[in-house]
Order: sequence, then structure tokens, then C-alpha cells
Amino acid sequence: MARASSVKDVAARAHVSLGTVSNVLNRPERVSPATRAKVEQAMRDLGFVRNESARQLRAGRSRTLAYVLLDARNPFFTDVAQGAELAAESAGLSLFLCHSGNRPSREADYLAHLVEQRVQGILVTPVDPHAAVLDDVRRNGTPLVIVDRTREDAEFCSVAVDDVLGGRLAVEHLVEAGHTRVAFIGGPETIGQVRDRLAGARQAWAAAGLPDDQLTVIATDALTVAEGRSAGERVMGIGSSRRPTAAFCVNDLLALGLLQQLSTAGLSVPRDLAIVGYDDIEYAAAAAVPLTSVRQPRQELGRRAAELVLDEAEDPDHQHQQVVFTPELVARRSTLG
Amino acid sequence: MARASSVKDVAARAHVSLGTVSNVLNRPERVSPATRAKVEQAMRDLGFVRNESARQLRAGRSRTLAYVLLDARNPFFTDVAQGAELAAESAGLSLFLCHSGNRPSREADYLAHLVEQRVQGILVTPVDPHAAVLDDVRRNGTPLVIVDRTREDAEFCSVAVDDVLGGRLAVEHLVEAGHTRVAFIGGPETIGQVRDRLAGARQAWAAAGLPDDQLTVIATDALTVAEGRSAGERVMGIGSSRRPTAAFCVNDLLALGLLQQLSTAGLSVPRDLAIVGYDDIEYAAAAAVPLTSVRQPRQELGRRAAELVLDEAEDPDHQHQQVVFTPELVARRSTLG
DNA sequence: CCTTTCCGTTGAAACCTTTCAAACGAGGGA
DNA sequence: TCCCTCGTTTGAAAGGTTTCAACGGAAAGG
Repeated sequence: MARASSVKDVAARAHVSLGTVSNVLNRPERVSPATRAKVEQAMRDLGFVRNESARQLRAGRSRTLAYVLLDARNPFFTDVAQGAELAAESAGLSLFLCHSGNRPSREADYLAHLVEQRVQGILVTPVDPHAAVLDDVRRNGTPLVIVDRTREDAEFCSVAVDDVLGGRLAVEHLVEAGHTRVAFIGGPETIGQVRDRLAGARQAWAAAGLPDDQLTVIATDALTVAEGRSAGERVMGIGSSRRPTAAFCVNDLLALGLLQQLSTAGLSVPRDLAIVGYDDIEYAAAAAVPLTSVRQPRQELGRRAAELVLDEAEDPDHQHQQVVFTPELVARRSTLG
Repeated sequence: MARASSVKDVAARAHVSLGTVSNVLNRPERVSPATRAKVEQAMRDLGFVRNESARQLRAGRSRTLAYVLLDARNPFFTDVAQGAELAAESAGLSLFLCHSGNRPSREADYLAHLVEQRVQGILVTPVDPHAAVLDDVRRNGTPLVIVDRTREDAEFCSVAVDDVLGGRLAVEHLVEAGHTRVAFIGGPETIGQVRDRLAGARQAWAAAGLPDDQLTVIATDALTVAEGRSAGERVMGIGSSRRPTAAFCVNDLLALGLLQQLSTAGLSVPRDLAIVGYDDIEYAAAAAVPLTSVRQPRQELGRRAAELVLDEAEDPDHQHQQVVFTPELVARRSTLG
């Protein structure tokens, strides 16, 4: 493969100066049609491709955004990514996705690489929103927005969804349906979302005047289908006089596992146990018994995050904002007889 | 925000030449410990970050791979991505994911951008493996490997899975279980995978000596859960004397939709209808009735693709290879009483 | 016929890093 | 004391693009 051709080669071939080639690329209206045609022909002949590194070096900034996400296999994040992509596209930028897989070291590697690349901005759902790596990015001047997590200090823009409200909506829905013994399934509590949704659940429970000890917390080690199955076994192990009649799962994967475990055991949803999930992933509606779930405006989350990061990149007196979206309950058969 | 500092700034602050700073970065063993310490301190003081664009410009190549995928929400592709990521990581590279969302224009934009960035290599699951954009990339000298699709000409490396075999495995499994009326659910046939899996299904059917007209093709417009539900309605509409006793769905999403439709209608799986899916996505095992499915070595696919693209990038007399992996049937309750 | 204006084009400088031949200085041997 | 060697440091060049002040020429106006 011959060395890729440069503007200089194009200029030589078109018998013009290299400044003119650059003008064809960047300000075509300034170039006479005849010259432009000549240059464009030369580009085609040589298969010229702009060298983005050089362009970036000169311009000082790139034409990309990046989203560093926790888990590409979780539909929640890919939906957020899609929203971000739409916003990026309309700003004429490309969006690269980076998968940290929940590993802080990988996250740090990606962030460092992105900063070195001088991307226009970074969206990140961090493993730990307080990790110092985020501050390092800030110090290097790359705009960064935290997605689906929050930090108390106002050092960064962030977009998140009100998880306390989400928890409240879920439990209010169950209370309205007449349930008086409910299980909260989720964990570990180190995850902010788990804490917040539980807090919301408790608020709703208390507001309904129901006794504390009738809201049972079933702790899980992760938010996965397998953990949902195991939680299902534990629920079924509870003596029937004290067994909850409904469960609120902190995400849909848990809920799907729970549902599977129950139907394996021959129990019926919602008759024997009503279920509310969280996230409203595509597979929630596609489950054997379509799941009631708390929906978050995922695309919107991504779109807004991208807008904020662009604002931070372009507006010299940008103010950091903490955007909080409102979740919404989608009722389906898993709670409606 | 002050302008980001450069090697020159670091050099000035450490009272050394800029060549020395570069040596600290790239060949630390050549620099005396005292000088190195001084330079490193200056870097910390200034918050110096390498400018990757300049580095790349000089070096002529970047330290990234990219995978342009069709649909980030399909777990199949994210698993492939994960495999590719592992390979990239052990080669010291970063992997960026680009989501084409099945849109040729977006795919073309991403490819163009990646070529301009002079990435080391591109993996792509193209909307259309024969599209000219792929040849353009080749012409510009960027290594490119086609993932999960094939092209007859040997212009590119590719990695794929033997879909004919997969189709055969699925139907052989059903035949062994004694089914003599089977539905093939999938479409449109413009998708190579659909054609191949159907071909495999027919092979197995013929090999078992079963009559052609007992393998019913139920065509769908897409490979989605919704289409699976609609296919379910059509299956149930068939008079019971002629109704198939088993269905082979061209992917798991269809199978999940079908399963949901049947259980809504009060039919039982596998008693009333056995189901085989394809892809073995996480949610296949998590379904109310765990799905029998044809598993593809997804991670392996990504890993191998990344290795091939690196070989193409590094080995001057690289030979294009068409790698074909073997699928495997995973039997679960949806076909086992 | 000369001057002004304007459009199109030019060439050099700048962006930041890496590389490499050359310079440097200290220490050891003659 | 001088020379050589070896390990360290230096400075300039290169890589491809963009920008911008300056230039040339032609048309328009006097």
C-alpha cells in the first residue's frame, strides 16, 4: 500500500498551491468553479483522505464525543447512547462508545485515552461518581457530563432520573392495588440507585400508613437475572401467612429472574405475586407475563447529556447543571389481574 | 481554561530541552534518574497530557480499533464487541464502538471518520456486505474485517458462523424429538442469515425424509419481538389438523415474541408448540420457559476478528481469510417436555 | 491610459510530538 | 596533560492541515 496522499500531493497534481486545496476543503465558495473541479478531480484520482490527526492538531479540537458506559449489554445504557447519538449527529459530531464493563481500571484507561485524543466532550456513567479520575479529566479541560449518577458537589454537569420518586411510584401503584405485604428486592446498597429507590418505596409505604415490618427487604448481590431467580426462591420460602403478595424489583433483570423462578415453581403472576420492575427494558414488555415497570426517559437522558457537554465545550461562561428527569410507571399484566 | 500545556512548556519548567521530555515519555531508561524526576515533577505541576493527535501525526498510526455494529441493543453484537475488546486490550489498543443503527448513511459516515482518523483497523458488521463503502476503506489502506457477514470475493477477511449448519442443527433437534410438522419463522429473505438458516432447515428436513409441505415458512418483516407475536397469531390461526407442533425461529427475539403470544393465549410450551430460537441471548435462558436456542461463539467471533485486523495491519504479506465458526445447539425446556 | 477595487490564489507560519544525528561533559587510561 | 569513551542531553527536521497576510491580475471607473 503506497503512502496515503496528502494535500501537497493533491496540489501538485492539480497544479495549484496547497492553500487552494485547503480552501476547496474548507471554504469551497471562495474557490473558482474551474479550480475547484480540477482539485476535486485530483482528489479522486489520488484517493485523498483528510488526515484527521493533522486537522485536529491544527484546529485544537476534534469532531467527536464519547460515551463511556458501564455495560453495553444493558439495554438501558444503549438507549441512553442512542439519545446522545442523535444529539451528536445534529451537531455534526460522531459519537464513540467505550465499554468500561464496570471495571475502574478500564474506565480510567478510556478516559485517559479520550483526553489525550482531545475529544470535544465526554459523557460517562462512572463506576464510582466520586473517583478521582473524573476530576483529572476536568483538570485537563475536557468537558465531562455524568450520566445517570450524581455528585453532591457542583463540579460537573449531570443528568439523572429521580430514583426516589421512581421507588415511590412503584410502591404507590402496589398500595393502590390493595397490597399490604410487599417485598423490595435489590442490592447491594452500595449502588446509589438501590438506596434511592428503597427510600422512595419506604416513603410511599409510610405515606399509606402501612406498618414498617410489612415491607420486607430481600437483598441481592447484583442486579442480574440469576439473582432474581435466587430472590424468587427466598420469597417462596416465606411462610404463606407472612409471604408478600407483591414484589418491587430494583431493575427489570431481577424481575425477569423472579418471574421465571415463580413460573417454574407453578405459581402465577400476578395472582400469587404481583411484580413491578424498573427500567422498562424491551424484554420487560416481551416477558411471558408483560411486566409493569418504571420507565426512565433514557433517550432523553442521553440527548440532554450530549447537549450539556456541547454547551460546556462552546460556551465560555457555562454553568454546571444538575438535570433530574421524572420517571413514569407503565402498568402491565404483572400487576393487573 | 488555560491552553493545555505542551512538551515545550514542560521542558521550560524543568529546564531541559524538549527532546529530553520526549525521552522521558518514550524511552525513560535513557534519561538519568535525576533529570527524569525533574521532568516528571514538571509534568505533574502543569497537568501535562500528551496530545494524541500530534503523536499520531508523527507516528502515522493510532492506537485504536473500532467496531461499527448494526445494533447496540442486540446482545449478539455487544458480546462480539466484548470479545474484540479483550483482543484489543491485550494488544494495548482501545476499542471504540460505533452504532450504525442499520442505516447505511450512518455507517458510511462512521467509516469515513474512522479512515480519516487513521485508526489501526476497523471491524464492521455492514448493513450490506457488498456496499461500495467497504471497498473505499480498503482503497485507503485501512485494514477492515467483516464480522458476521461474508462476501464471496476474497477481498476482505471475514469471520462468520455457519448459518446453514445452525439451521440444520435446530431442525435435526426437532426431528429427533419426533416432530413431523414444523414452522420456520423468519424474514425478510434479503437477510443472508435468514436464507442460510432456512436452507439448513430444509437440508435437515429432507435428510429425515419428511415431505416438503410439512415445513411451513412463516415470513416476518423483521427479526423483532413484535413480529414474533404476530407470527404467533398466524401459527394459532392454522387449523389444528395442519398446525405445526414445533417452530424454529430465526432469532431469539422472534422466539420470545412467539412464546409471549402463546402464553397469552393460554397455550403451553412445549406441549402445544415446541420452540427453537437462535443466538442464545441472555434473555433466552431467562424466559418464562427457558428457550432452546442455537448458540454462536460470539466472543470468539469478536476476538478472532480483532486478531485478523491486527494481522492485516502489521504483517506486510497478510493473506485474507474467511473464518467460519461452528454453532451449537443448547437444549432447554422449550423443546424438552 | 492610469488608478482603484475586488476576487482568486499563494506561501509561510503554526499546531505538538517524535526521532536521530550531533554535541556535550565527565571520567578513565595512556 | 591529552585523548577516548560512554552515557546523557540537545536542536532541528518532519509529519499534514489550517489560517492569514499578502500578492497578482482583471475589470471597472476616472
